[in-house]
Amino acid sequence: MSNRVAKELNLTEREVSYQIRYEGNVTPDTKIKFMTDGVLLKEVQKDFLLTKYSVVIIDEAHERSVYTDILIGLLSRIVPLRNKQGNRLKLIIMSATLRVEDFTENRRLFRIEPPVVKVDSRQFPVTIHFNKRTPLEDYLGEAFKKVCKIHRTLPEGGILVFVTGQQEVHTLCKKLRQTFPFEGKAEQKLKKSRRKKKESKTEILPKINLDNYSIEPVDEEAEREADDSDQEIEDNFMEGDDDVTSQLGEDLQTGGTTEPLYVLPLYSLLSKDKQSKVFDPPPKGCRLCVVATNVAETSLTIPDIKYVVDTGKVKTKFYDKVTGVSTFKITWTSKASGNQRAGRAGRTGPGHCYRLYSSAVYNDDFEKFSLAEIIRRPVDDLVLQMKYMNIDRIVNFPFPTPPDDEQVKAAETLLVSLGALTEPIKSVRMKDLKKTPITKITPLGKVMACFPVSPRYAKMLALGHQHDLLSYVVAIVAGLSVQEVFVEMQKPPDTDQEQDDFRSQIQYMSQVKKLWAGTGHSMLLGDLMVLLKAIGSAEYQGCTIEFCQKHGLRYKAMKEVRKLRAQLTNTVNMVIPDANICLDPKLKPPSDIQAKLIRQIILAGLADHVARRFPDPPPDADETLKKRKHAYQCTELDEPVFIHPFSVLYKQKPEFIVYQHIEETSKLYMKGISAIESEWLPVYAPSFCTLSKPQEDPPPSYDKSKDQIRCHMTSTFGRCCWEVPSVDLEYPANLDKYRWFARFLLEGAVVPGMKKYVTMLLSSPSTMVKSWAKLQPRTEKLLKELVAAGVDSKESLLKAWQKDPKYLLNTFCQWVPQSKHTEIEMTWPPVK
DNA sequence: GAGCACTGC
Repeated sequence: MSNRVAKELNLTEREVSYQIRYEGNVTPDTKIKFMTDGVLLKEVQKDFLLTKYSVVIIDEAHERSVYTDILIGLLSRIVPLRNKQGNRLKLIIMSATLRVEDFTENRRLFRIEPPVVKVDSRQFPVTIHFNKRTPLEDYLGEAFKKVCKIHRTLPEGGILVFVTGQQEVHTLCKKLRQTFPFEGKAEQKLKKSRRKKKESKTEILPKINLDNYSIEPVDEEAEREADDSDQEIEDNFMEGDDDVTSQLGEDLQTGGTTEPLYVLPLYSLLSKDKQSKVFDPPPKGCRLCVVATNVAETSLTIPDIKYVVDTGKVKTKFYDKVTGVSTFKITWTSKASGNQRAGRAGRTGPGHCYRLYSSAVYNDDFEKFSLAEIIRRPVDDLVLQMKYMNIDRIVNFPFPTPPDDEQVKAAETLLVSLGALTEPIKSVRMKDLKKTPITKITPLGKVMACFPVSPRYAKMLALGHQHDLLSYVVAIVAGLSVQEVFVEMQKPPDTDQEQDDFRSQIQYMSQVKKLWAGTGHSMLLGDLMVLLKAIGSAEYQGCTIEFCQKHGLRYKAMKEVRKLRAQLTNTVNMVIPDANICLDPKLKPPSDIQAKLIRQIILAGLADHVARRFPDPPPDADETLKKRKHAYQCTELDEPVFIHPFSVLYKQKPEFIVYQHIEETSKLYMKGISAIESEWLPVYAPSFCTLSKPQEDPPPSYDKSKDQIRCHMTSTFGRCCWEVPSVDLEYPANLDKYRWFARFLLEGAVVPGMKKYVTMLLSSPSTMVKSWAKLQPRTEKLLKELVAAGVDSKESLLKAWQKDPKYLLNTFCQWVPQSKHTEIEMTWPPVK
């Protein structure tokens, strides 16, 4: 875009520039900057009034992406602020006309209705054809029939078919290729045509089989005929013929054309080179037919499409607002998206769109628009970003479409548990009691907000600088943030050879994965270790296509991981002063100890994603117990969940694990598994633990290296109150902690200068922690003074002495005989 | 022993 505009304005790239996440060419001379919504959002965080700009244009606002929505909310406040300053900012929101009311009629957003400028689209007319009836189930079969019919009866022009997923894309491609074989016949024809060319040497080539096409546009009669033939086929199908394909194939081969069809798959996860085939002209004498998912609706535009076949279906990811469990469901699209799909037929000339559903279904069952993204996904990252901008009351923000309270609440709860937000402060004022309590960003939260990843991963990065682990954590987080690093789905095999190849590839992959996982702590890091090794070894080999293919890695994904690793490495170095890491293409695998520490960091980020294995049910168990075989219990869910079979820990089944997410397919499956130890829970997931009282045996102690009072405590974890064994922890902050500190101080464990008086103390230091200690004034006095100055560690004690060198002097004198008082006064404070 | 649409920091 920036290139093209620069050219048309006769300017250079220095003046018309662009900026996206990973790259840009902005210079000090830049006057017009093209950027993504996320980039502008980051700029608002740095300079709220966007003082660098005089005009902001938001394009594609109707797509309602989360960052665009938030930007519009922010800009609705920034524009008046700039006006007040006398430094005007113009805002132009560009949106497909249909949806403009979302912005213009929202009085919370724009107090005064903004003027609307309508611009007609430059589109060729597209004739819409609805099906008379809507197929109940087999929309794929219906799509197949429609493509056959178009190809058989209508003039030349590319066909674009919308289906919902890669499997469907491949299935339909295969069926179409079988029916209109391209190889063989097509090649013969091409040879023939070449021969003809040589023979006649005419300048005008006869178009292949032009006679087979009806040149007239389809009239209603033809349509009715076509529908009738549909009826016939469907009736036959209803009678119990399972294989509609073969029948259709016969029908078509005997009746109509066998003109080859050049069929291409298209979906986002497809490799770049396979995707870009759709942009090349099809071989001579062939009609192009692209079978695509939603990528072809907005992201990619295929040239020369004259016919669109729309199943009307989409596959969408859904989240459970409470549990966070995700599922994929196939539903009707929206009217807006249906029209967008139809529009794809009218880019180079008049076109036709065949909708495989009735107009009644379209009118009654289709929503006007697809739901805005912000109400369909967890918002924890957005809430953190907004709190970072000091927007504390999320509910008051002028969202074009506000996320619902449950989503926001879940996000705040998570962020509080991660330590990114303060515990909610309940207002004491009566009138505020009904309001939701405010949570504010913490210093940790501010660090986390700087990392462009999910808050859980940001927490891992914030902890990773300890023990030289940051390079590993960066690589793992980068890997986790990129979708589908491993090729786990295959297109259905076309031949026996392919089938065998797939099988051996899958076997080889699972061996490699096992090898990558290793043993010991490395193996217990589980799927994340496999990910780390995959990234490490791919980079070591220079991230070649060959290496990726051989090891079942998606090349595009690995490239993305590389870029994200670089970005995270930069950010980490900027945000964490002592980080100082570099992007090492030859990163060595972590040591056993490091792998253990990484597991602990992973737990700290996924404290709410812990699961525990159910005990194996006995042979005579009832149904509910039987369902728990190999199953896990997790904190948020009542139903049993399972380790996904792709996990390296699938067979291992460790007792305690953390998972990245749960997806519901045939079962509730956890993915991205690492094993943890239950003793770690109180340390790395403290907000989910309820601690017991400090145990008497073993007794509390003073840890010199940590300068902490330590004690043993048992605890329970989570909603289901799992018992966690006794572990050594810092003594909880309460009055008893001061008592124990006083005791260790008197025993000479804290400052060496007090050691020599231990034998002459008038009461035993242990009286400090006895319940009857109140009876003695000297214990009471010491305790009071420690509490008053907040002294419960050596560090705080030294500070208190810095302020007041006589601190505790009188009190301590009460513990030792009079004869020593002068000496003590002379050497106070007893630091050495 | 499974089965994932799409995009932005």
